[in-house]
Amino acid sequence: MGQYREAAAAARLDSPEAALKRPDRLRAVALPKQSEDFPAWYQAVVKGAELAEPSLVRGTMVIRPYGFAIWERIQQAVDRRIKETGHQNLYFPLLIPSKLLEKEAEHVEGFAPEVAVVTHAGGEKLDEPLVIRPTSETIIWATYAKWIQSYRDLPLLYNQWANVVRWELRPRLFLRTTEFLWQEGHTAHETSEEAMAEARTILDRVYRASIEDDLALPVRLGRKSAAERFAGAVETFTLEALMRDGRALQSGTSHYLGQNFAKAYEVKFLGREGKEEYAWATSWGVTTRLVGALIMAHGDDAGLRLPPNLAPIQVVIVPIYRSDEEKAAVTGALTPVVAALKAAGVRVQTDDREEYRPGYKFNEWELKGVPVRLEIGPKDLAKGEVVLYRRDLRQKSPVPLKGLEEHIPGVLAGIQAELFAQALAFREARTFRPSTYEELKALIKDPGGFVEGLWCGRPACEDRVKADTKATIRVLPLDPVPPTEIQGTCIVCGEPATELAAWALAY
RNA sequence: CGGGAAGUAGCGCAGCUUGGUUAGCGCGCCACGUUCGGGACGUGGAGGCCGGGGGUUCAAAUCCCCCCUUCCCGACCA
Repeated sequence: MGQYREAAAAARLDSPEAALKRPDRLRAVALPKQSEDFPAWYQAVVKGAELAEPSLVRGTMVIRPYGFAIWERIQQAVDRRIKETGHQNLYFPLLIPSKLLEKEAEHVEGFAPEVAVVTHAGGEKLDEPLVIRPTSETIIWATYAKWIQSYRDLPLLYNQWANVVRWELRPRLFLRTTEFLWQEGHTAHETSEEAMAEARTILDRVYRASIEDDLALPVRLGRKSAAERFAGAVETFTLEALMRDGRALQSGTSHYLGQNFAKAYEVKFLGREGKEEYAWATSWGVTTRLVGALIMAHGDDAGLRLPPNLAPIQVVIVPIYRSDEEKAAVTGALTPVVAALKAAGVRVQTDDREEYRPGYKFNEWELKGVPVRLEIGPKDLAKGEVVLYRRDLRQKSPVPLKGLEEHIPGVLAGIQAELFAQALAFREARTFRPSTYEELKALIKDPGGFVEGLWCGRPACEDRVKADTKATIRVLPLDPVPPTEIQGTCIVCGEPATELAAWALAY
């Protein structure tokens, strides 16, 4: 036995430098420590857990089957709630006439630098170039103009699952890729109040519910400052999550667009009073970035930790045996267990690969974040037990083989709750309320996290913080303090404050 | 676009300063054998337009010139 231990230790690459130099071995060896080099750790997890890898096209990635399975489960969680709140899916084209994009002034200005343009097609130069959608407001509102005649046509509550392209300067797997997958909802309403209520419904009942209940990620809900607002929006709502390195990540966004797009695209309807009115709008989206959020918020030094609600594989079974007799006994005992777990609705997989030894499999499934592992060998069979390993706690414990299918769902629910609790505790520990500007600057630098302070609402103060610390206002929280009840002075300039702001370094 | 670095086997790298046998190492891959309860080992094997073009030289991965590509640091961003 000793020879294997020694060989394994020799092959192991414990320092992040060594691991970085040998990403070829990361899958089978060690990850950089999270605390020492977070970006390297992140990249190694994405690649090593076989979620995704850079593609042949700059800034884009290939999402591998395991990563895509996670995205599919996120899709299902979000899509279910989109439907539950009364929306329907449809689909608009990828290519948008460039003239259409130019109609909403702020919108073009915001997106122009990052759109990809198709200038040639069918072997000829196009008279009018087509842009690849960076988002679909323009083509959708140009179309809505044809669909909306009367208040009886409203509301329009539509959503599409699609890909978009934004020519970002600094791409990063899942977090910021040139092409990404997302869901974009676009609704049209009769009144301002209704549109605002829609934006808030999406924020809370669709996004907060999906991200907190399924991704197990606590999020701060709130508004964006004018500087951070979506190009063309009147108000942008956000959900900000905190990653393990203390940086904030915008995990979803819901915009109240007022009548900006309706006016730009002439979306008018005859109202109840017989007068012509412009429609009120919202748009909202979540993206494949959520997969990145999952990795960065829940991951540990052994790799990914997936919340059971989203784990493509919730339970992996590693059978252990040497001889053919042992193999027969273990497999025989396993068959009814697997069947019972499946019947109980558990996503279970048996790792019966002959070419890998158990230790290798343990590490691989831990890297991939499978919440529960069951080890079954001759010793366990003799006792009528299995060894249950919880990925969230990294703990093993024996569990009776009998009644496993009743025990496991409770364990999975426990892991789901534990991951949320850990992330919430981390966020609480990394949320600060300094009383001076000097303190604010210091806290952003070390240890980092959400640093809250009262703000006068002026861009000048926001810019100053950014210049001094690189931190931006991530969110103007909707709770606990409504803006009207703010008493005090701006932490930056000392003038009377109008807002509570949460600053953080962001991805 | 401004500042830095790198292109050699599927991946990660050495070789280049000081030109010279058949271009090397680790991992991975293939075959066989021994192994198998925390990342096993042995033996054998396959795999290279040394980023592209041009030059210098008897001779270029190595020296010179041009080009291309990628990565990192700043501005943009779900």
